[in-house]
This record gives sequence, C-alpha cells and structure tokens, in this order.
Amino acid sequence: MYAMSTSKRSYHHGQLRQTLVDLALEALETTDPEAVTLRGLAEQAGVSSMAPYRHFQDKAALMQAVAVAGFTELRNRLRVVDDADNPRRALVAFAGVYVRFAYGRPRLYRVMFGGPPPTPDESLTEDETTVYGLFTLRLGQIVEPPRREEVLLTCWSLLHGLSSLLISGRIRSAGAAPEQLGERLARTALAGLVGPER
Amino acid sequence: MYAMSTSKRSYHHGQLRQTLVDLALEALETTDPEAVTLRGLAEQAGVSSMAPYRHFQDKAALMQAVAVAGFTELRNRLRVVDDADNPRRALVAFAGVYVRFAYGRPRLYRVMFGGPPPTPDESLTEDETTVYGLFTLRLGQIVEPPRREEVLLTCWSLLHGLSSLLISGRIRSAGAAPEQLGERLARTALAGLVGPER
DNA sequence: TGTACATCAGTGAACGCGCGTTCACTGATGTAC
DNA sequence: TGTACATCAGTGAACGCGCGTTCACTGATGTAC
Repeated sequence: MYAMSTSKRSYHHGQLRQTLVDLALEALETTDPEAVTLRGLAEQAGVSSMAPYRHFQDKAALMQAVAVAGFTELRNRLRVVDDADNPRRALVAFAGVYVRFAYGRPRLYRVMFGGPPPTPDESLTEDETTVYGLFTLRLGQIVEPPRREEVLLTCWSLLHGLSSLLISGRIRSAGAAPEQLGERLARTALAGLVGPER
Repeated sequence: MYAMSTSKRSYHHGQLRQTLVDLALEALETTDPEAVTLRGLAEQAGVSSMAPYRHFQDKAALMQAVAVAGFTELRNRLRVVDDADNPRRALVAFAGVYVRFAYGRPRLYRVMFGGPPPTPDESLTEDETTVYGLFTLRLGQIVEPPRREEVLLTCWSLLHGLSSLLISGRIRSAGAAPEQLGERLARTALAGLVGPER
C-alpha cells in the first residue's frame, strides 16, 4: 500500500523504475534521444540523480527499457488491427499501423532501432508476442515455406526503410497520411510477391 | 606549387579541407560517428584543433561534407555497374552494390542517413549525378509513369531498410553475402512490381 | 504484538571527462603598382 | 623587379558545459522469532 496520492513525497518513491521509463517516453515526444538525460529524468521524477541507478545499471540500460516499451506499444497497436481470418487484410493494416507509429513517434522509433538489437528476453522472443512474430504469423498463412523467409524479409525491410526515410525527411508522403502510403506500398508489394488478391 | 612531398610541414597545410574529410572517412572505418572528434582529426592532420574552422563552420558542417563524399562514392560505384541498355539488370546490380556499400561501410552509411538530408547542392541535385537519380532513370525505362513513383519509393525503401537492418544486426544474411541478398530481393521485387523478366 | 536486524531504495556532494568552441593573435601568400 | 599591404590559413591557450558516474552515506521497509 503506497501513499501515492499524497503530494508529500515519501522517501521511497515506490514506482521509480516505471516512472523513469514513462518520463523518458514522454520526453522523447519532443526531445531527441541524445538530449534525454538521466539527471533530467531523475529531477522530473522528484528524485536525486543517483536514484535511477537503483533500477538500471546505467543510462544505456534505461534506454534499452524504453526501447522495449516501444516495441510493446507497437505490438499492442498491431494486435488491434490483427485478423487471423483475413491475414492479407491484417498485413496491410499492419503496414499502416507500423508506419503511423514510426512517423508519429520518430524519436522513440529511433531509440528502438538505434541501439543494438534487444537481447533475447522472455517478453520479446515469444513469436506471437513480438512485433515481427505477428508479421511472420500472418505472412505464414498466405505464402508457402520456400518463399516465406524472403517475403518476410522484403516486407520488413520495406516498412522499416519507408519509416526511416519518412522520419529523416528524405521522402515526404505527398498529400496522403503516412499510414496510407504504408498501406498502399504494402498492398502493391503483397500483390507482386504473393499474388493477386482473391 | 606545394611542397607536399617534404616531410617538413609548412605553416600552411594546403589541402586541409580534403585531408580532414579523408581522415574522417578513414576514421569511420573503425570508429563510431559519435566518437569521431574534430580535435582528433585535426591532430591527425598535424594541425591545431582550431585550424578546421577555417574550412568548416562547425563540426556538423564537416560531417555533412563527409556524408556528401559518401554519396559521391556510392554514386561512382553504382555507375560502374550501370547499363543503360539493360535497365533491369542495372537495377539488380544497383541493389547489390548499394547493400554491399552500406554493409561494408556501416558507420559512413549511418552518417549519410543520420543527419538531416543534404541541402540541395549543385553536386547532388542533378538527376543523373545523384544516387537516386540513377535508380529513377533506370526504373523510368521499365515502368510507366503512373506507377513509377510508387515503384521507386518501394525499391528505395526496400534497399534502405534492408541495409539498415543488416547494419544494426537485426537480420543476418544467412550464408550468402549481403549483396547477394540485396540482389535477390531486388530481383523478386522487380518481378512482382514490374512484371516477369522478358 | 514487539523487536532486531538485514536489505532495499534513496541522498548529496564531487569529479573527471574531453569535447566543441571563443578569443586574440601571428605567419604565409598573392597582388597592385 | 621590389615593395606595401590586404587577405588567407594557421596557432595556442583557455573555458564552459553538463553530462554520467563514483563514493560513502542514511532513511525506510519487511520479516523471523
């Protein structure tokens, strides 16, 4: 039982780890990753600048946790539009959601893909729980084993590339919203790679 | 006439700008972009740490010049495999060269795509001289105007995405060399997007 | 129900770091006459 | 061919910066008995 509702801060914060991650996520809405500082986050949490070290080995570990949170969020968004009965439609929707996520949270996306890939972790390696597990799953329903790997790689590269280029301002989604561009390219790519829609 | 061959350094370096860019390119072969310092480059050039400011407004400007050099190098490599008489073959070769370049010089590639897109500059905007101008050109020979833009975007995204994911270690080109993976995906994508090879 | 004690989660001061950059300066070079 | 002088390309010392992190410490909490 924590006295979280009182404005008076107790000596023990009680939720510091999660608070720090949340604050970092929030900061990344307006601040570039390099400019997000451990000290700043600690201050915002109302805690000394050393307190975070109780919960994270170092700054990199915190950012890693932020990246994981980003993947979790993305995964959740993908799940909303998932549809096991219509894998093709699901994949196109995935593309839209993916690009929208990246475009909407560019700095978070950069954190997610900037560092080294997350070490295999129980919350991330289970196929269906990972972002790419969802792609694999739905793609697996509509493309045969020999080409499966190749198509998956192509789709992933396409989406990541499109997202990155949009984020860095190298391409603009003329007129249309980014997610529509994502969906359009995905539809075309699927038509080409998997065959025409039935 | 410069006394460049003498080991004795004259007060005026004479080639400092180019030397700094070259040293940066060299450093990026083994050192991450964040760890490449102006001071370090100056020291390597045998010059005071302030000398670079005669040639670049600030560090960012130097890195920008490095990025431009990277694009020039990439463009030159693409030209080697270009083939106006067989645009399809040229495009597949482009894909291989592109991915090989990115995979072979990952830190340089990151510098090229990390910063803001280069400001329009006479050496980069001329269509045929830009990297993407070459793609546009060859793609333009085999796909009709309405879909041209879309196919270009797809190819570029695919290559950039694949390169980025390879670089960050998120995917591995199992067995095959990266450029072969690039060529393979490009061939498949072109077959799907443009139609079967004639 | 109380108490002792291990453990956990904070504090606060201080430091090292090495970078980019400022400042005022000086040596070298090219050119007009 | 010489000379005066503007301009260019360097020097060298110093600083501010704010970060991540170390260190030794203390207050709060949970649990065994």
